[in-house]
Amino acid sequence: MPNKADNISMSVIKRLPRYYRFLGNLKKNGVVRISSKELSSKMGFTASQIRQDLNCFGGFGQQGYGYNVEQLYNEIGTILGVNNGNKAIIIGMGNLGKAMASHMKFAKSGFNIIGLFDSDKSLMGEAVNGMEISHMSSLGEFCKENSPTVAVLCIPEAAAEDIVRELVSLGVNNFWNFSHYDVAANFPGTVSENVHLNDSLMTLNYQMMNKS
Amino acid sequence: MPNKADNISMSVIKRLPRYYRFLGNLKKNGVVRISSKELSSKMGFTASQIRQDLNCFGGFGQQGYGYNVEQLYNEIGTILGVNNGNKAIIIGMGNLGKAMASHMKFAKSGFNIIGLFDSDKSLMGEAVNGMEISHMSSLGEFCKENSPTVAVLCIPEAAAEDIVRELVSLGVNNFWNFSHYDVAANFPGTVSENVHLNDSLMTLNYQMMNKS
DNA sequence: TAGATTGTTAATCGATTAACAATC
DNA sequence: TAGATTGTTAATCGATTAACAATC
Repeated sequence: MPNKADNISMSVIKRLPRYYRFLGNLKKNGVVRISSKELSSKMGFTASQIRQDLNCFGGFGQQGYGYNVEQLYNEIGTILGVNNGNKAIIIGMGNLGKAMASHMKFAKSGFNIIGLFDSDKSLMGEAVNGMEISHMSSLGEFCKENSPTVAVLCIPEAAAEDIVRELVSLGVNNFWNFSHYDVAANFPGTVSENVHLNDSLMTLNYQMMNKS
Repeated sequence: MPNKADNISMSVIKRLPRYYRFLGNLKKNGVVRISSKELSSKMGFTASQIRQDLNCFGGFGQQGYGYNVEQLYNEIGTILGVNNGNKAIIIGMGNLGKAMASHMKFAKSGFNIIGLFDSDKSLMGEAVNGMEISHMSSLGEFCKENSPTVAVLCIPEAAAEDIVRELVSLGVNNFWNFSHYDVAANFPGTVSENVHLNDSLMTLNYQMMNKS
């Protein structure tokens, strides 16, 4: 339920986590109020853009004063759903899946990891971060009992189509996708956020070759 | 040395790895030629955008025919530097660092991992993907001998400033940065590509809350 | 009140899309 | 040659920045 417009552009939404992070730091440092101008110099966005962005969601500031740091932090947190505790499972417990299970602070972003799955039987019983890895064959039963809504896909592209189809049929419609498989294009109605690490690396390489 | 313009926008550059990937698949499937229109329907970009993008770098196509898949694949590969073999080291061998060292196909994107470093002495001697983890105290000597140009930062934000300063003083000026530390802002002249996994997760959460 | 800073409208800039002449 | 499709210019669309009236 966005406050004002229903159609907030992705450009704005992608900046929200950054605002949230900076405001969290300010709050931690005991800063009580901040103006768009001060935020601007700290974050490298223009003051104008900051006011525009925030106003997509509501008038959080006060003329002549600026923004209350804690209030704004909480508002953005709510917009991003950081307290939603979405039930999530990780599919594919290779190195990447393990890194995600043990390294990522999912809770900070509003997710709760409730299950780890892999098709490799030799991984069964192994625990990562205090949670046992389950076999893919138990996925159906698990979903019926626990109703996860999100899957973190740490699987190769070739395996993705079948797995996503199964997940969707089990009511899992949201994906944090590390594979190159294009979930959104093949399963309309699902939501997915893609992380293409190799693409990011190639972009770095390009920048290295073409730095002024 | 870009062929035509010197100032290619980031929007274009970020699409290049995707072109590269699709063309690689086409090539693998034995497709010899493709028109911007066909590519358009496969990739979800407009044909117009595809022609615009490619023309930033040169006239790779042929009127009335389209593009030669293999030639275009190679051209984009060269633009992205996929054969550069940049010497890279990973700093921070926690779960994320280990996942990167073992899971990522760096070579595919033009990078060669030549060293793994951590400040935790209990990790010394441990090997990941056939390469031993070294202690941070040996970083200086290592860099003098091997001249890496890129560092993959799998370290917490708090440790980043000191480590980046050391790396820069040792001639490492390019960073694939998984921490929230803002390298570019604090070390002008360096190149960095940031991967903010938590930001990506929060964006997923937003999309889940606001799907039409 | 005077000063500061927002919320919001208008102007600018850049990126995407459409159109078409050039040409294989 | 006729048909197809590029390379490129022009038109449109969207996002960012500037300006300022509203107001705390």
